[in-house]
Amino acid sequence: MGIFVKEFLKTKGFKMTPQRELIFRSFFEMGEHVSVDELYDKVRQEDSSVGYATVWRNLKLICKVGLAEEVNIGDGITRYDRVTRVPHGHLFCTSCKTVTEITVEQLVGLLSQTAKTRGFVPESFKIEVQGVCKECRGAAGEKDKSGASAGG
Amino acid sequence: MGIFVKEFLKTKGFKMTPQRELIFRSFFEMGEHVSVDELYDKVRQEDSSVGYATVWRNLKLICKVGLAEEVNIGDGITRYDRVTRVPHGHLFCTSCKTVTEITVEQLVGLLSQTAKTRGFVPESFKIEVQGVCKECRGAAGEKDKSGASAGG
DNA sequence: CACTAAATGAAAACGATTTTCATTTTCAAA
DNA sequence: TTTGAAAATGAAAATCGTTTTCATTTAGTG
Ligand SMILES: [Mn+2]
Ligand SMILES: [Mn+2]
Ligand SMILES: [Zn+2]
Ligand SMILES: [Zn+2]
Repeated sequence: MGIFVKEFLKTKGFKMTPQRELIFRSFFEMGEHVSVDELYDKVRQEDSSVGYATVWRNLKLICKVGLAEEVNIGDGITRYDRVTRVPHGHLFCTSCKTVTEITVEQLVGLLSQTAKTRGFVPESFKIEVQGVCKECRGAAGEKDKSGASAGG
Repeated sequence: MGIFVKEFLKTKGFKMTPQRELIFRSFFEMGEHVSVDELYDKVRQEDSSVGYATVWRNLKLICKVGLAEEVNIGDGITRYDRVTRVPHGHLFCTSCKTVTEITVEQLVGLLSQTAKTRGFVPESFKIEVQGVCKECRGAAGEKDKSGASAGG
């Protein structure tokens, strides 16, 4: 992905720097839902002279060129998620804070319909479910088998 | 809604105060997607002695007791949306910042299926579409009929 | 090499949110 | 009605993720 990103950015009018290359590479190595701080830490493992602002600015750049999107899981920290070929949604476990990705192709189709009906041109979708994951349900079940306040 | 809220809160162990009543009433009079500042302004029109922290704390309380949810439209300001009987989604116009509500009952059904397949128990849903609304499309068309960079 | 625009790093600024704390108020029990 | 503990309030300050500033360095072009 090295040379590709460089050429890609050049066509968009951005310069390539060692810091930028490191930051881009680190970001895509980290997988999903990366925060600035996490990326900063990772980057500094390879080059401890890179500044926080630079990491932040390049994360914004990654979004600007369409390679990532901001994700908010409700903890006040913006995370950055690589843009996947097909859109995906998220299951947020409110207990263990785990984020699971789900496919949403059918959903997006329906949403696009709804949007178009209103003359609205969709650009991106955010489909998220808050709830309790399998593991946490099991754990909670140990001490809350009564099932009292389970219903919505 | 006056006495109802009072009794409702009492059962939850909260006390009623004039400020609280005013804040709750104002919130539900304001409709959708209310920010702290907007609610603060509205409240102060009736009682200019109410503090910002009180408005903020009560907005959180409204959420805690399940009458509202936080909504983030991407401008860095948390907004609060009354919880509707049936879940609804949003169309966010990135141009004029307008938020339009859409019904998502079918979507939620599908999402619940997906979640259950993974042993995930859904509690709430966030379904949002970013894009350009009908009005803004028309306006943009006036000065950008070339259609150059329209595609994604 | 020389030049210009872009990028960087450290620090400060920003601003929405949250907490602190002294004081006031609610509400249930006496 | 009086009383006291717990909760709520208001002003101010603290917090903290985000963003900007600015002096300096660097990339890319010719
Ligand atoms: Mn994701
Ligand atoms: Mn809404
Ligand atoms: Zn979990
Ligand atoms: Zn619009």
